[in-house]
Amino acid sequence: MIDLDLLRNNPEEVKANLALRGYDLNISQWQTLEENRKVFQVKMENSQAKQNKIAKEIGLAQKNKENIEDLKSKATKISSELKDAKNKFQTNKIEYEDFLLNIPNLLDPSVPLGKSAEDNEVLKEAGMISSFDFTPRDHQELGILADGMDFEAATKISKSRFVIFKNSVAKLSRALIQFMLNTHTNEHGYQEIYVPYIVNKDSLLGTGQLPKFKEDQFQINDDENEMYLIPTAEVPVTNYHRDEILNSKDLTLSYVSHTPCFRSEAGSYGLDTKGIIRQHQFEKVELVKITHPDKSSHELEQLTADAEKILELLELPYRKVKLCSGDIGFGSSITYDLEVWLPSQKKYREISSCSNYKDFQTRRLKIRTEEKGSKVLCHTLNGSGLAVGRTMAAILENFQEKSGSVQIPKVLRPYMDGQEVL
RNA sequence: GGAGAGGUGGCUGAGUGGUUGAAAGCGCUCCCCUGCUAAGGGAGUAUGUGGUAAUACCGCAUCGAGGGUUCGAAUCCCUCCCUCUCCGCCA
Repeated sequence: MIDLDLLRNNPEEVKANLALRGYDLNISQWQTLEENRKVFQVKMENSQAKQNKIAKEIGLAQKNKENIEDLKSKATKISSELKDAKNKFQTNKIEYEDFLLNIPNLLDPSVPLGKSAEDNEVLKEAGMISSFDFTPRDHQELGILADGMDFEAATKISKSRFVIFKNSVAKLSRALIQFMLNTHTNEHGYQEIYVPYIVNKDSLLGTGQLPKFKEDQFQINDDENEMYLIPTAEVPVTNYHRDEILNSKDLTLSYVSHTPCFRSEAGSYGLDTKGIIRQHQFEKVELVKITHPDKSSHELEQLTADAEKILELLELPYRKVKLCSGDIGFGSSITYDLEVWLPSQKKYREISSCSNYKDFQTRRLKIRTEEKGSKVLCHTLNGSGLAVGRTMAAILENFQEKSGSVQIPKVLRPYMDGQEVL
């Protein structure tokens, strides 16, 4: 959530910043909501104060054996006034909060201007794009050829956009997860963490998936609680420290977590219908950092480099782009995407999105740290390190041979019991 | 899932309708005393939020969460969550 003081004192500045990402902040609507809030809140609190006072008077009078009937009838009137004031305040508050919760994060000044993914700034291209003396197959074909993927059976037992991995492909998925976790814990200093895959509403509200992206979530059928399957490990991991004041000595906290991710992806039908690029369920190794505001810019560079390292070790060709103002996510202030080369599409495709949320999430989550006796909001960052399904697709496509077999990257072979070819 | 007991400030722990935002103790901070140490004396010590330029002052909220009863709820009623003990079931 956005800084309320800034919105109150400097709405024009906020509006200008949000306009860059195509969000039109309605200042007059905001000001009306804010004025109403103030009026209703003051009214309600004054009313409450009156009631508290007279309730005490009644208590005293009763103790002194005085007649309390007059006071009581007065109190009844105040009580109903208060009820009325509370209702008005509550009604306004729902609208007020809804307005605030749907405002995206402010952009970092370094974010390039642009309308769509085409305007993203390419910062780096790394690795050799392999040239084939045959027409390269896509990963779906390769997976099926290796008797490693079954799309039809997955659709039978579930529905479309699910997949079954078998044999060496299933093993490769497991090897990738293991390799990524080991690299981040052993080489990059992350703490491994295993978390729930089903979370409550507050958690999704905290990281920003709710209320705006409810359609993208899988909600669990639970009468008592509003529960959801996680769309990313970012949700449970970041929420781990919700409502905490962290010791500055312990910052930066760096977590790595492997989880499946569940996305309903409403509205994306027609996109990537073939293959495993866009599934309702996929594996991901996620990096999450919680840090002091002064350190978050540096930590974003670090986190991105840690994710890049995986691509380098796997020898996959990729590029690093900085998302432009029109393409960046709702809660992010600055995002680097890592995109891997997919020969079948002759395109770079997103495989990791590394973002600095700054205090956007921690304001909702109430994650703070002490600084010279006062409390400051921490900054949160996250990025995939990496999306396992897409990594696998990239491996299949980039390291395929004319026969349809696939060379397994050297760093993975120890995790594949020495297997070299798929 | 069944039965029972509980959820109060940084911690321990009192408090079953009315100056209780909350006794007492511990811890912590400051001051005094003391040659040093130990001990002792005194004062202070939750968070959020609103009115505000304000870390001044005042108000409001918060005793697991949400409703309800009442002029008034930590205290009574309902629902839910969580913890502990026993039983059942399981991985």
